[in-house]
Amino acid sequence: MPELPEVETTIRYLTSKVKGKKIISISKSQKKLRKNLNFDDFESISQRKIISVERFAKYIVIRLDNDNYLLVHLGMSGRLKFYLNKNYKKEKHDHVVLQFDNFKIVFNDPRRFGMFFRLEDLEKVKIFFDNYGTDLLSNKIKIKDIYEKFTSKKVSLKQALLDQSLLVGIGNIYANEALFHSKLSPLRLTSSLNLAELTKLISSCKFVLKLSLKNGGSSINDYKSPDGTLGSFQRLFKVYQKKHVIFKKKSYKIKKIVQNGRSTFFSPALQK
DNA sequence: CGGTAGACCTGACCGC
DNA sequence: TGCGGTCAGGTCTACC
Repeated sequence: MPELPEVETTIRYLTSKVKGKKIISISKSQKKLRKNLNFDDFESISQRKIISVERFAKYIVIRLDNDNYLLVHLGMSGRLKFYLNKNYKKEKHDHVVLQFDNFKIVFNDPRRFGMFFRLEDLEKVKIFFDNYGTDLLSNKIKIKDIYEKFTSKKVSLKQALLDQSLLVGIGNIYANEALFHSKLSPLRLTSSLNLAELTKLISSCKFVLKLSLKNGGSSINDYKSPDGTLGSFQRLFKVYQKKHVIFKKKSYKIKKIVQNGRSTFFSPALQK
């Protein structure tokens, strides 16, 4: 589910609800997540105020007033949901509940690929994100550095876009959409790109991410922002799960292949 | 070291 | 109605 636009959408909403608010108590389910809070974490979290909610890679990073951090990753099916106390009734797959004064933030995740854990200071956070690449929504993208990283690898462009140590924020849907927008083939090798092509690819990534953000992310099956609002970017998909694409008033066939276990959709005629 | 299958899970959907 | 197969937005690991 959630790629960068969905994570950003969640964060923007969350910030408006929890910034400056105090966590009264925490509870968690017994079910195993990729990473889950320990009971020892509870005392470092409860009675703490939330200073900020920010994004690092596809993680939601919540800073507390004792410089502890809560890291949340939505995995494939995770959501953070907002409930006024009186509206909450426990649902299947609710795994973590943060209790505030008159509302709750609930981490719900059917497939449990998500993560919810604590890091005890900023240093730990920095170390955790040490290996991540350039954030595509950052204003300080250095094309030359990325070009070096790309050309020193010999993997398909599709795989490279999913590799968060190269570029941060693209997932399977947006990889397909960005490659189509750039008219580059997902099968091309990173080592074959020239600087102009990489520049085009990155600007296409930024374009699809920003467009999606503007539309509140994509709602496929189950993604919703914490208040239940649906995103609408899925209506703008050009190739993902499509059979044909219209380009300059002509229709082109979309081919579906599998690369590294993930579905790739592209137009062999238009993407070279 | 680099690269690639497989693992981790539940649920929705499709064909029989 | 039920059952089996396939597929899904993302990382990790184990192994060559």
